[in-house]
Amino acid sequence: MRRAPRTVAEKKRIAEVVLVALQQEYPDAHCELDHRNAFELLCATILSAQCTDVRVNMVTPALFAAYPDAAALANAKQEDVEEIVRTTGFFRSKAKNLIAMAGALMDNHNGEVPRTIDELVALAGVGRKTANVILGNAFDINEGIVVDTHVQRLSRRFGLTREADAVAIERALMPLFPRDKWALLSHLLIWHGRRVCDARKPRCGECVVRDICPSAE
DNA sequence: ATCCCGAGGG
DNA sequence: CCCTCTGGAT
Repeated sequence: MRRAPRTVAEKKRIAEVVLVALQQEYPDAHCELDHRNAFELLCATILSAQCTDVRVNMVTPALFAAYPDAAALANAKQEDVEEIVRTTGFFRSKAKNLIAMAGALMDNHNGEVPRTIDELVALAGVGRKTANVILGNAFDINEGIVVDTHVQRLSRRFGLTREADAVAIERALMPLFPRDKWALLSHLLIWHGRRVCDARKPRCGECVVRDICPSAE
């Protein structure tokens, strides 16, 4: 096992190698939540909490067919939404949040999805992680870095941070990567986390950055 | 810190 | 069985 990076320069070196290698490995890395617009991405991302994107994609076609926009979703019956999103887990909270979120879009944003962190985070079921997903993927605004379970795990394994808190990890990552790569970075780490750097049993033998990884075996 | 909650893998 | 999956609200 290699020693963990200590200085900022060492961390930047690892960050650069990771970015280059993973871009090479996953040239098609992108958001895997199916959506056609910001509203759909917002709904899908709310549903993605503690749930695989594959499963979210199984329920969103029915959700978007029944409720194509904020106006429709705002007037939905919670029971009906619960039935559609049930298999994503936390279905009562998610259904309630989706309807409340749509109501807020109608009341405060003319039915549109807002484009600032503060306005997004004020919506039901939307935290900083979800807000960053919307800004980065629907609006191409690199205001922050999406720190989900994969980004958190890989950042720590690479030795880029020892923090456990998502916001602290986001602050640690920002100076290590070019701002215009922030959205891409999250997708690369998520793709690599799903395919190789698994939470339980990472497949270091198949990892393209094992040479610079302090956690490689 | 705890709750919300379902599904799939090992 | 236990852990994990693009978390958020209390």
